Amino acid sequence: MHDHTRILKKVREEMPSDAQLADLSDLFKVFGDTTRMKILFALFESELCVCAIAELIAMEQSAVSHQLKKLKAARLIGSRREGKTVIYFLADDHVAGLVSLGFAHLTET
Amino acid sequence: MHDHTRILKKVREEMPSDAQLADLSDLFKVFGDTTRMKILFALFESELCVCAIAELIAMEQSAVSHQLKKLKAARLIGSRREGKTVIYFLADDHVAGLVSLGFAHLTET
DNA sequence: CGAACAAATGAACGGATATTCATATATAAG
DNA sequence: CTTATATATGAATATCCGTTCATTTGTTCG
Repeated sequence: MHDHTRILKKVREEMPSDAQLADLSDLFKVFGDTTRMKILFALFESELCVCAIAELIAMEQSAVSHQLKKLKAARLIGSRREGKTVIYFLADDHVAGLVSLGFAHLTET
Repeated sequence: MHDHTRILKKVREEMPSDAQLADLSDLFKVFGDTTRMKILFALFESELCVCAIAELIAMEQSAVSHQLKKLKAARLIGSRREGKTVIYFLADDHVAGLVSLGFAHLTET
């Protein structure tokens, strides 16, 4: 193996910490699932209760709740209770920004 | 379960196809791994050969090659051969854009 | 309080995936 | 052609993760 110490010195200096890298990949991991992506696109249009999401994506309420929990843990969505139902909604504009950037990458030569 | 047909009508109209949703989540899945994230950050600084990357992130050459293949399949990186070595580099600006947007989301209240 | 509905939770199962090991391919040099 | 170095690849393994099922919690209404 030839020598790379000079090149790698600069690279190492700019490398984020392991914790930051883990946080970042954990965030993207949340986007890396079709069910969660469907939920996000649904919430782009309107805030929705759990059972409406379940009906929309034709999936069990339990599965939806599990995924909503992950989306919320990543602070991509928020929720409020209204009587018996819980309404979920997008947390901020980063979500739409990331998704549309992802789309832009796909629709390229 | 109460009725959601009115709300869901509009949501359904704007929902991307299953294929698009799968492509999009597959793209984000590639970002959702610490090893690949490390490789991307390394390539932000400089194009690098496989063995330099392996040394940098202290991981076997084989593991690095496997991950490089996935990054390339997602068109996030490109490569060229130079003699015995193969040099990898970032494909375009979407990568940096997505990563910095991800970072922006993390560094918020 | 008890029944009915909505949502959350935990355990378990099955499928996906990252790493390792062994090996194959590619290139350069002697 | 043989050896050495760099990279790629396939199979096997171990871990992670999404869904399901069963149950629990929270809320409203009678």
